[in-house]
Amino acid sequence: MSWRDLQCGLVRTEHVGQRLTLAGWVDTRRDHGGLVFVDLRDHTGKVQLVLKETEVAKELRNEFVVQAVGEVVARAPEAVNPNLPTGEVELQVDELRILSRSTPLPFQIDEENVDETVRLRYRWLDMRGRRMQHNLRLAHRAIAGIRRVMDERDFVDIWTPSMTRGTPEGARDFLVPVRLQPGKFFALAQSPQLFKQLCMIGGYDRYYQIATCWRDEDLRADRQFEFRQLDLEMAFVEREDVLDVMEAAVVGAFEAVGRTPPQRPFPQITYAEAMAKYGSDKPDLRFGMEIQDATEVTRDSEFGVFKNAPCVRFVVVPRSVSRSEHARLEGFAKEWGAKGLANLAQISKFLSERELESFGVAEGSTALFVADDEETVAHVLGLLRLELARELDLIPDDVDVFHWVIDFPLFKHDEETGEWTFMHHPFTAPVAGEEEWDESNPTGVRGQHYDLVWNGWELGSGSLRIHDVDVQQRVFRSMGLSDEEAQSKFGFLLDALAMGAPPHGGFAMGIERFVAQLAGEPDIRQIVAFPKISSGSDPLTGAPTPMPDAVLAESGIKALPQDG
RNA sequence: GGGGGCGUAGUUCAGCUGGUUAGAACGCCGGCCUGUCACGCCGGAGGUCGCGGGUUCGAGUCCCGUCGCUCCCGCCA
Repeated sequence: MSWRDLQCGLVRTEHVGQRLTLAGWVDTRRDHGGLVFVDLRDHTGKVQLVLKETEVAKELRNEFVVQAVGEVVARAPEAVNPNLPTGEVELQVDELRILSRSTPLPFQIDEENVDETVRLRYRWLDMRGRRMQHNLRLAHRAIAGIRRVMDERDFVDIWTPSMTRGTPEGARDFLVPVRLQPGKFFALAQSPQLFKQLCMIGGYDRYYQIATCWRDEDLRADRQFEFRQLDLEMAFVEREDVLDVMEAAVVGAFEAVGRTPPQRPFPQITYAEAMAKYGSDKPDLRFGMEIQDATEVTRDSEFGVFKNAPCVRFVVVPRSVSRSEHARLEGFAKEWGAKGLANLAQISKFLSERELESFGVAEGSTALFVADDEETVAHVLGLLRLELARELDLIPDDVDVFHWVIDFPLFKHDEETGEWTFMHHPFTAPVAGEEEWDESNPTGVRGQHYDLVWNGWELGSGSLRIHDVDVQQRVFRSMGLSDEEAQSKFGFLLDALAMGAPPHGGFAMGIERFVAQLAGEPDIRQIVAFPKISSGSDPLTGAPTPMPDAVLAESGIKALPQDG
């Protein structure tokens, strides 16, 4: 005996005359005294129940779970509800059972603009609504589409450990004490990076996983403590092979959710071009407003701010900018690290004809300049470009621009420590022909790294990896790791690389970011069933919580007293 | 670590230059109603105005502090 014969939203005129059992939640109740209408809801939709006035019908309240037995009847023409797919029929109920009751709700199902912390505190109610139903089911279909592509291409889903070795480099680890090894800690995997490389060396030439990853960093619209990535790795491949698979996965996901996929191949731009024109390594290419360089011309400027700056660039706003607007924008620029923001209209008296001509700023437009070191200029103008585009509504919301960013530098200089470190991770292979470099100053060495960007969201990164143990050791040395340190932290990788490592490369794409974009959601919490809020806690369970000293002691740890 | 925004019934919000008993809608409770579908009508309950302090004859409103939420910068190999 089943609880129901059919889901609520699927009842149609073809069922007229049938005696059916339906079950679901009471969405709304319209009590007319002798006659009671109930909209019965499940995730497929709503159907109207017609009840005679009975004890049990009078008892019904919103979100009660009920089972109704009755005959499906056609509605009179004037009683048809054209707004419902089930609007031509209704269930004439003769047996009604309350399966479960509900207290009054903190908010109504499908109520809009409810504070998100309240939604998350009562996530099970939020999940009943259309928005979360759509998003979680969309995520499922997208992932199913991706898995299908992986399967068709002979990728093998291999499980890698969540509990692994901590790395002081990179993001902060979540630590896991372990009773059997007091005083020692596992770390939750920030990514399966090394394990998937070991899979390559282990002879599985196509690995993938929808892998959960953990990083103890501040939460953002596009960042949670834990998230999933489409993690894949391939042996005996070139960059284009990896990009091809990733594009196929993206297209597969689009098709699986019934959307027109983006055109392949996705365009590629270099890191250098992205930074110069858009001031970002994940530029939003849905609009122009490219950053323009003035450094060559302003080197001999009479204007001291320009003359003395190693880099001068500007963006052109396609309209005039008032003094107060400019002051506000300059405030942003200073927050982002600029010393100031120059409006061409206000400084033109200090500039030569040659300078003014070379900028080529049209009448009625406004050029905004930043002069500083190249990194600061790019950073500030990149953020300013985005801010202006949002304010001026220059970003079309009906286009999808996917693109690759390629040719990243292999190393970057850490301003705080004064040391060189890797740009992405220390396993990225240098560009062919650039394997030789000064280990004390690896400026300009490019890595075979690539990022995938969708409408200004970084979806993920990949690279061809180092498969030569000597190159790997030189990279470690270049980032200031002694051979002894490298051996102690990554000895297992060096051992493996020394025992027959095929050339390999791969990629990792954030699933929640991808699906959030797919769903048109502004943040990934709308894609996650039970997310944390930005303070790093879970309003539903109240986690994290303190633990009794005895429990901590068993794990071999002791909590420090907290302020307040 | 830094900056911005927000905090008033269960929910979403209003509350003017400080001035009687802090309002509305939805929700909730009770009553009436046999064709509604955001049902309707009548009645009702429900508020430490986030918290603490200050200014004032008087604070939801002004000031200081604090907490919470949120967005951003740093951070996120």
